[in-house]
Amino acid sequence: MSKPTDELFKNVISHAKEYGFVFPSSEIYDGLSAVYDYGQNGTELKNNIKTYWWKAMVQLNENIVGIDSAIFMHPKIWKASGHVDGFSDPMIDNKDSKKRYRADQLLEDKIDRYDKDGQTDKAEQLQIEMDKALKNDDLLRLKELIIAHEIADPISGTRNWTDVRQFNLMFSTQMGAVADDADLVYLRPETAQGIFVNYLNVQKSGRMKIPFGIAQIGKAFRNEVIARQFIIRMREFEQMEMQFFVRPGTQKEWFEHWKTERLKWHLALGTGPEKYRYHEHTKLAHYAESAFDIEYEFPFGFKEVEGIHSRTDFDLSQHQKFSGKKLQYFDPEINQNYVPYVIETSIGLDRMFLLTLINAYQEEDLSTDEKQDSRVLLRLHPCLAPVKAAIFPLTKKDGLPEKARQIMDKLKIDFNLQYEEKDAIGKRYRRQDAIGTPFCITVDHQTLEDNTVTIRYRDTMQQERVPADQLEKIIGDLVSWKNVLSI
RNA sequence: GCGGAAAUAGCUCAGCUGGUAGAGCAUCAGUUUCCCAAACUGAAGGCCGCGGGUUCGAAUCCCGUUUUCCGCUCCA
Repeated sequence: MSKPTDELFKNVISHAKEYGFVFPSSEIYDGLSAVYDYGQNGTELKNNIKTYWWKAMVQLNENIVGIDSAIFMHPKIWKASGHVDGFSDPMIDNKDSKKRYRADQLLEDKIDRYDKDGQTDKAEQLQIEMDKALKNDDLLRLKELIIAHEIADPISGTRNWTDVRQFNLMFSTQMGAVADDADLVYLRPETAQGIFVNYLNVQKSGRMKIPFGIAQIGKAFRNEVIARQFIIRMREFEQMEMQFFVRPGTQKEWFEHWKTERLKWHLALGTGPEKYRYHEHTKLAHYAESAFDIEYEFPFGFKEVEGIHSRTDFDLSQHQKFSGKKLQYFDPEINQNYVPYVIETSIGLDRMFLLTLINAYQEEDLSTDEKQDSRVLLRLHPCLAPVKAAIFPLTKKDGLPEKARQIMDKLKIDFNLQYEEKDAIGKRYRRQDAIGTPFCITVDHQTLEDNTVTIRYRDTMQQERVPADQLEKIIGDLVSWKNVLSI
């Protein structure tokens, strides 16, 4: 625990790779920037986190249902949502000050200055030229204009500019055989819009009454300018989102409701509350009325894990406008039609995964006076552990493996288990510690006599002898979702 | 995208001023012990990130490139 934090983070990344949690994508081809793959244990852990969220949101709330919308969506959706216009700015960097500017804003500033200096001709002409270049997406021309009009960086005062580049956060591709502008589709940069455009479908087919929510887990894609810090910011990532539709005027109380509910969900896993905090946005996004982040203290500082946003009726209204379809709700209680307001909870699955891994990772010193000893373990909540239990025959002979297999075969229908007979028993325990297996079951000679086994607990390293018949119940209780969902 | 650093076995790293790759742990096969790792025997594993250059000869020097990390920047 006293280790320097960046060393801890490094160790977690190494551990994640060594034990099959996370691999760099396309590694044998040198990797692909900011893209990662989940390995055999990582996938199990990630699936368990998804299950925990899905149960907490969809299964336990009668007024929340889940959907799975397509990654490809009608291009107009991103116009309506504001993603297309908000993210196609021509940017230029000054090489000396290392500052980045919007090329069109630099030119606008220059036009203003021309105007002030009474050079209205020049101002007008530049305005026309700029508009033309912007309209044609002529980035080269924009740079020419900046050079020709001798625009200098206000900070460094130099005119040492890079080329003008278009920064569009959305990945695009062509749909259909003909590469035509009309066939341009985007990979969704957020899953939320898939919920908004299905709002009416779900409301009608599910006979949902406001307030109600729609949940979704799915991939989203953002062409980040720079993506770093392992899986904190990836170009392809997974979100777990819920949009909660409420009557206008009640959004404040629902916002508070979900703010507390969501933090409870995090804390139920046993993470220390001091590791979490709320962070209020002061600079709000175009759609938001108010926004809070739930932040977790990573080794490199507090980072957003989940956002709770009050999105007003912005999205539904926009889609109503762009699609021409009414997206309203008739509220029989007040006898009124309205576009619902929306409270969004949006959690980054990959960040949640990393949080879980970092929080669980522990290097423990077990040294005694006689012997130096230590172990690395993942103190994962049993509900989330990739492998629920491991089964070991104490030795490879005397029929112990056969007996262990028998027990294993019965249990593996309900639980993800591992069987191991290689190496000394202590070594096998330690191997399971490293992937966070909460329980190890050992079959020994006594098992053959009275059908009891020992169960060894990861966190305490204590053992207990129990009848083999009861294993299903014992493990079942320990890994039950009740342990986190009924808090 | 800019600046800095790095890249050698699955992991952590060594490899001096250029002379055809090494350790510990991990892995695999076997032996021994049997309830908490590092015991014994053996094995496997590396285009020294990739490409080019200098040289009789490059992991080592130079250039480019990719990836990662740290700052700045970006994150609707």
